[in-house]
Amino acid sequence: MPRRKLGRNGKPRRRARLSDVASRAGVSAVTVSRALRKPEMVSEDVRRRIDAAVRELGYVRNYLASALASSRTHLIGVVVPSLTNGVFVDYLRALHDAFLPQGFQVLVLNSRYSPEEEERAIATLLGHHAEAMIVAGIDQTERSRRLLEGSGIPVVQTMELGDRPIDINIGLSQHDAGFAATRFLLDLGHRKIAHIAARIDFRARRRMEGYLHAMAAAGIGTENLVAATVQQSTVRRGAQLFSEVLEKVPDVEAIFCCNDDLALGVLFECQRRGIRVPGDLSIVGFNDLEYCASAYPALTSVATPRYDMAHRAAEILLEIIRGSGARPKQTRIDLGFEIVVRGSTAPRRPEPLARAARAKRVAVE
Amino acid sequence: MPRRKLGRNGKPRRRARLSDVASRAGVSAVTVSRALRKPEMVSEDVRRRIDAAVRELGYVRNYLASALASSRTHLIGVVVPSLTNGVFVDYLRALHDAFLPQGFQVLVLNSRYSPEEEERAIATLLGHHAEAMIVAGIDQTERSRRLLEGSGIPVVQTMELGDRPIDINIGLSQHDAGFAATRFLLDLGHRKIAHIAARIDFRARRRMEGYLHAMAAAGIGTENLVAATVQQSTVRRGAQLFSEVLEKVPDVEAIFCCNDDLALGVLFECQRRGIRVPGDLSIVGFNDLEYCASAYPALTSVATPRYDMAHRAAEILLEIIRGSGARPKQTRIDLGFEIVVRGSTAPRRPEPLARAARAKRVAVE
DNA sequence: TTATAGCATGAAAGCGCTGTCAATGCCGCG
DNA sequence: CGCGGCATTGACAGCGCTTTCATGCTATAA
Repeated sequence: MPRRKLGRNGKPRRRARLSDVASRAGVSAVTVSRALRKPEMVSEDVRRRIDAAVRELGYVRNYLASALASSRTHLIGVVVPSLTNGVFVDYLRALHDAFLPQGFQVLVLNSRYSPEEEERAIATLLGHHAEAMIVAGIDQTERSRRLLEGSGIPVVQTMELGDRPIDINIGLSQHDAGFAATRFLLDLGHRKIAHIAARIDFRARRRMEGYLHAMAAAGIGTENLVAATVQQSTVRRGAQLFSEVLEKVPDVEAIFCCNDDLALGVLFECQRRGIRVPGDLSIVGFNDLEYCASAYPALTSVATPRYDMAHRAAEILLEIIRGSGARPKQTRIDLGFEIVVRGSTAPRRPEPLARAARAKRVAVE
Repeated sequence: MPRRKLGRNGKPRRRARLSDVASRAGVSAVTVSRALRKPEMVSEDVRRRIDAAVRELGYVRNYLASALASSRTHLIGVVVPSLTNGVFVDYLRALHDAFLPQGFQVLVLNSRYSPEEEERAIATLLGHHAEAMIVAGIDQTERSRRLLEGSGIPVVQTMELGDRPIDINIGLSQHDAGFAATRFLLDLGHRKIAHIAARIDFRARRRMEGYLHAMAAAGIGTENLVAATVQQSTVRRGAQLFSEVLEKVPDVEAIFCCNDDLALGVLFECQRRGIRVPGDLSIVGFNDLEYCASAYPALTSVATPRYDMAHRAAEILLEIIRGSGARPKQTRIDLGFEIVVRGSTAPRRPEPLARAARAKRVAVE
């Protein structure tokens, strides 16, 4: 027996339901239901009366009951590892752009980069009977995989490409992107190329592997050139990690940052220490967030197709949900990446000037 | 009749339900339901059998049916105007921190600064029978207000304080914050203080009013000192708006930015043009996002208690939902703000040096 | 042994909606 | 005048779960 809810004023109150609207409008409940879902199926007159009753009673449809009865929830389940990360802003925007106009709600849960939380989030979304799922990355736990596979709904894994997709997989090779960024700096003539990373999740790790492979392929050791932390990635952390590298390798020539926040931190730290960018140090970020183009100097970054990725996922899912349920012909889509070259990178200078400057230590405020 | 769902392999499939688990475990459905919700109410032996059956069948509880039957959804409805905005990152984190451990799910919908979308979002969340609502700001549409008031659930309006709260209101005076930021610059001796704003929502508008009042109170005209746009707020936009101001008022001494992104854009534009900060221009941002402290020079900003605000809201709501439903004694809470002074602001210099530098125009690539 | 809790379990009803199918009324046409 | 067909509306069952109340069982006391 549902407990009687009490209103703000303490009087027992009850939400209006379909039958309340029905009796007020002088029709049956089914007709109200129809009027709300397919207005063209009821007569002009009845529709007007129902609309009025709905307004007067402040009726709000009970999606729970509706979903239970129709086994259609119009819910799309989305799990992202972070809301902080600028990357997911475009990603979520794309999903909203694609799903909302089609009458679907996008339900976003945050796993905070924890596979266990992701598992819980997936279970929750399936429990709410999402009609499709979009998860970030390819590193779900075994139970997560089982749940998704057993759910019978279409699933898209994004951000990264894997060998063993659960269902549909749209992304790019994080390893190759890290490799290419490093290769780009190598091609500029740099040798002492550092890498910094924070909150090392699976994708960051693979970018780092790309860096390591590129360096190894070029025959360059990376000792002392890598600084990483599991802590959250912030602008401040970028400055800190870069400082760590400088401590050990004062003559570092270039740096590939795991993401743009870190790159921005490095840029600020350079300004603080009087290290010229790109004169003394070339900086490459990752993701190409909005501010990269506006920084001074503008930051070179690896652009990832995060809007397209999500939009493509949405299109495919809509096709499956609304179409006959036919599987798409292609279930593994590589969207690639692009290095956007800007002012923060330049060819290695034969005779580095003012290298001494970087020894100068300026207090951070 | 629910359509038969087809599995990936094309075979008809059906999700396991309570009764499936029950028959597999050799008990009744009620017992399974109890075992899942209050394990201590069933015997050790039965619990084990049920757990096994759940695992074998990959059973996931149907929250829809569960919520419908119990009229408890454990859902907290949250509407924010933006996910892009760094402000809401801390805000949402606070909500998750508070609600998740208590067994509640936080359902976040984005209104994209549109009152109409907010209205839709509120209706959606109420339709899903959220047990409490948290909305940003005090400028809901009339229908939104009616829906919330008629819902019978506790509602918190955050971010800003109003005269006519729907229910509970936790925030700060945006007007006063804008006033104080401007007053701060005035006290440093500046007169030509500009203000830039983007995506002018209600709160940004009131910050601007605070600025205008402070300037008027100081007897300073603001003609040509304000640049604003309804477009989205970005770092680039900050640079653009600042450039507009410079065009008309080359000898501007200080600038109060509607948010930190714009402030960062101004800082970069200054670097680009060779305008010294704070030597030639003092900059004040708003919100005190993480990067403010790490920029060079570090940005002075108005810190808003966004984590506390949300956390406080969550505490109060949990009290109401789980406690007897008693209303809190205080329903209007002012959390204030704080000006965090850093390197981007300095007293006005008697004889401005190198003022000419700002005329120098450097292409933004 | 019988009465009396007290615990573990089950049966039945119903949460608010929608799918299905039947019923009704109205029109035009033969 | 009667019939088929269309448009509109309603009755009924049931989605999968929880709540309530009833029941059987064991342990303890009389």
